[in-house]
Amino acid sequence: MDAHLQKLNAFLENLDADVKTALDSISKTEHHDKGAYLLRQGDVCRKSYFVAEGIVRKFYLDEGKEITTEICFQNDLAVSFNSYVQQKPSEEFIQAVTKTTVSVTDYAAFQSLKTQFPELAQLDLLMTEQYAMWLENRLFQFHTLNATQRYSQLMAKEPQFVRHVPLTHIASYLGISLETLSRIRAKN
Amino acid sequence: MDAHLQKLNAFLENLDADVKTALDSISKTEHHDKGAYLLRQGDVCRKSYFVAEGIVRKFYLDEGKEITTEICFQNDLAVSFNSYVQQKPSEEFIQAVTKTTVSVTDYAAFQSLKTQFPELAQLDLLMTEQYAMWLENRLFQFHTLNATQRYSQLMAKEPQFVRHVPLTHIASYLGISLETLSRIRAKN
DNA sequence: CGTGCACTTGATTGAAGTCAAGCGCTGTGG
DNA sequence: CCACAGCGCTTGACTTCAATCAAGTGCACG
Repeated sequence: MDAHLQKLNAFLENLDADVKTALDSISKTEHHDKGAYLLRQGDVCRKSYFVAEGIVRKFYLDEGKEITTEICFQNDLAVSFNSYVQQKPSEEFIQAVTKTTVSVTDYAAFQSLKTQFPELAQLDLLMTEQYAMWLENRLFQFHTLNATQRYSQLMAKEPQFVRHVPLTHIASYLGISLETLSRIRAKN
Repeated sequence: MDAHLQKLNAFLENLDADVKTALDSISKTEHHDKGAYLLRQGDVCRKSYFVAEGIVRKFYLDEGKEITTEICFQNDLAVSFNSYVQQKPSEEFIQAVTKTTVSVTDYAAFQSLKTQFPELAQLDLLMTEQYAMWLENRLFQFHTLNATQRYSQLMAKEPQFVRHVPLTHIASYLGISLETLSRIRAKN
């Protein structure tokens, strides 16, 4: 997992200057207030959001309840994956958890840039692989760990989550109720 | 989901003849008996297994118990994803559930072929995207459905699972105990 | 100062797990 | 050719983890 992320970062750093400037030319910086929506359910995700500063989360609604699927920090990429890939309406919302600065890249522009620069196609694959491995790992955790263990793992691996994100979001991200999470936290 | 799969299939069919023959040249057909292992935990997954006939499953061990992560039928691709992508030892086993015929493609050969044929790089991305969307969907189901609902969905969408795969594997694939699955089935 | 949000605590319920026993095939060796 | 061993599945009794419902606390901010 980490090895692949390092590979990805190394790949990013070693991109030719002209590729980087091309990427810059199709990206722009945006600022969003806490609570602002970068994407709403039903919209097509035509942009990718690279978090430069702040925290962003993805969630969907299940019987009126918000289920947080991912929490993105600095240097994470936030997209509604299946909406972005298929350019069809999103199930998910993307929302700023705090005041945030994101670097926004247009889907269509990126696709066409990929045909010019094969290394961007490689980058796309690397990022998608990374996301798939992250999903596999998350599924593994749901399959094998109980509520307490999932929380402990999160604390161990992503302590910044608990420090900066409301427990409501953490709970739904872990697939447990807010009350249970509160009780788990009380026992330590 | 389906739209993307169609795109993938169309893409496959429209591959140039020379690309197809190149692919063939790095693939070979294998036959495996029921119960045979195509990949064991600890081995590096250096091949992808395209199921031509029969059924194959992926599973890992959690405290000595087998957890089935995926069940592959005809035209599905079976790989231990993170082992294949990172070429590091696999957590998962890949096992023939029935007598099977698989088309086996070498990882390294495929990688080098991608540099010759950009459409294979595209194909790789499309397949990875497909897998990531499948994982997202599975995670979604674990997040929002109870045991009964998960089983019903599987029955609705993948009836061949229940017809051809032992319930033990179905149960662990759905993340429920064999006994609970049996009781769910009794109530219909 | 009070309204609302973030979180806690308590009581109760319910879904699904575990442990245990048993049934009915199938297939194989004596 | 029959017997019994083992696999795949079911059924029952009991337990447990976590959800839900319901109050209540404390703090932030307009």
